[in-house]
Amino acid sequence: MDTTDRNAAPDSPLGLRERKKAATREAVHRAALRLTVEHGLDQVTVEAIADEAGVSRRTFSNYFATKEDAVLWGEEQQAATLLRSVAERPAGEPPWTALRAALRTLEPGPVSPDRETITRTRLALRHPSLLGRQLATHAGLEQDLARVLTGRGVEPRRSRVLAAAFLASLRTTMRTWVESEHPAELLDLADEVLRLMSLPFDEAPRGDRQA
Amino acid sequence: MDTTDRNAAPDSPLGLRERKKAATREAVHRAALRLTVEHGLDQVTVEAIADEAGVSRRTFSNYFATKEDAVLWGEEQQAATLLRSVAERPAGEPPWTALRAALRTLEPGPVSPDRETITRTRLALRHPSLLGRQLATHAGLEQDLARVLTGRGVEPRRSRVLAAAFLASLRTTMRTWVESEHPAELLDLADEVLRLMSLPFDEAPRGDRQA
DNA sequence: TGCGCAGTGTGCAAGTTTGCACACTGCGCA
DNA sequence: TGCGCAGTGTGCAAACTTGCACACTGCGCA
Repeated sequence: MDTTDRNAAPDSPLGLRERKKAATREAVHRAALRLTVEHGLDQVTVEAIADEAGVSRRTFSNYFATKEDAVLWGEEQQAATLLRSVAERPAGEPPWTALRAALRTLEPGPVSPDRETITRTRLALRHPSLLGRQLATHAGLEQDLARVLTGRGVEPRRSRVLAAAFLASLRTTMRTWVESEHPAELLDLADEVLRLMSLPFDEAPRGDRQA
Repeated sequence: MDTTDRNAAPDSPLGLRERKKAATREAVHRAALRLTVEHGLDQVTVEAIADEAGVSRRTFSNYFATKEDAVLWGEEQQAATLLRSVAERPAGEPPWTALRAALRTLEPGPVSPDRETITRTRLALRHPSLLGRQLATHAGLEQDLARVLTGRGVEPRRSRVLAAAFLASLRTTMRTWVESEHPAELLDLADEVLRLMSLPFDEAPRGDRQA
């Protein structure tokens, strides 16, 4: 049906069926994001999103329960990807290093972490209903991250602290990014914030608290 | 799924389902044409066409019985469109005028009559199996055209002559076009050929034989 | 000649999308 | 207050696609 190429990379181990499902979900998500940015969440109907995505209203419901779900799907997607990436870091790697490294792997995901993440964040700041969900997702991710770190041998309480610090850094990064309209790479900015977070709080920024 | 827009024109009275079917058929046809041009008909497998079009091998078979069918579908499509256009010309219009006018309506069809028609024609000239089918389609069209003209009140034998002359003109046009690699508009060239066809054969090109 | 193999056509079950019907909600308005 | 109406969620049947199995053909090669 698609008139343009969606083949390109023959590297996918997934079957045609699964690739098309992913593409549909992705298309609906992008349509939701696009229309919400343009008209505001309340002015956008499920039907409009479905039309924009090229699917029926019924199919929209097959993928997402609500508009908010569709808009924020990338959020959960990124969370899941990040979680997986951390879990897949080499076993011996110190936790903070693993977290920073995992962040780098977000790039090639189905959702580009630059334009789209900032769009979602701005939408969340504008729409309370989105913000709540976004924070909830973040909170869930924090729990999961801590669990993963514990699974890697980190002491439980320390895992929670690290996960909290890491996500707090990301929120700080996003806040800075959104406010400054900075053209810098999001991931570079995040790296800098993470570095600052890892320094001793009461000393001049020279030592390294990590590991 | 498709990641690019295939909505654009909301003018379609067709439902989503039919539009997607048409898009799939179109995509398979284009894929077949593209690959055949690139590698030659014999080097192209049904599976490769299906992949290129983004559908399964089974789905290819749901739309076309053979590779040749897929490549030449535009041919039959154009024939059907032309036939419909002639039938829809105003009742009082003289037959030759109606034929010329109908030809003009081919443009907005799903198959652009320029780049794609010439491609098909060249392929047909290169592949005997395609040529046979193309000629068969043409022959069928000639019958149908004559029938339509008769339906418009033209005397049967005259209908057949007119249809034959018209299609002969089109073949001549295509031959000229293909050989000259002419940058002129295909339809303009066709018009000129049709004008020549309508002139008295044994006189200087001044009088007008039509109607 | 016979074997293996790529390509093809087709039946069938399972998965996906569509279209439609119906119920329900929230909101403006008489 | 009650009515109408747009938007939404969901069940269901029909339509479409996929994946797989199986049979068949044509071709190269031992």
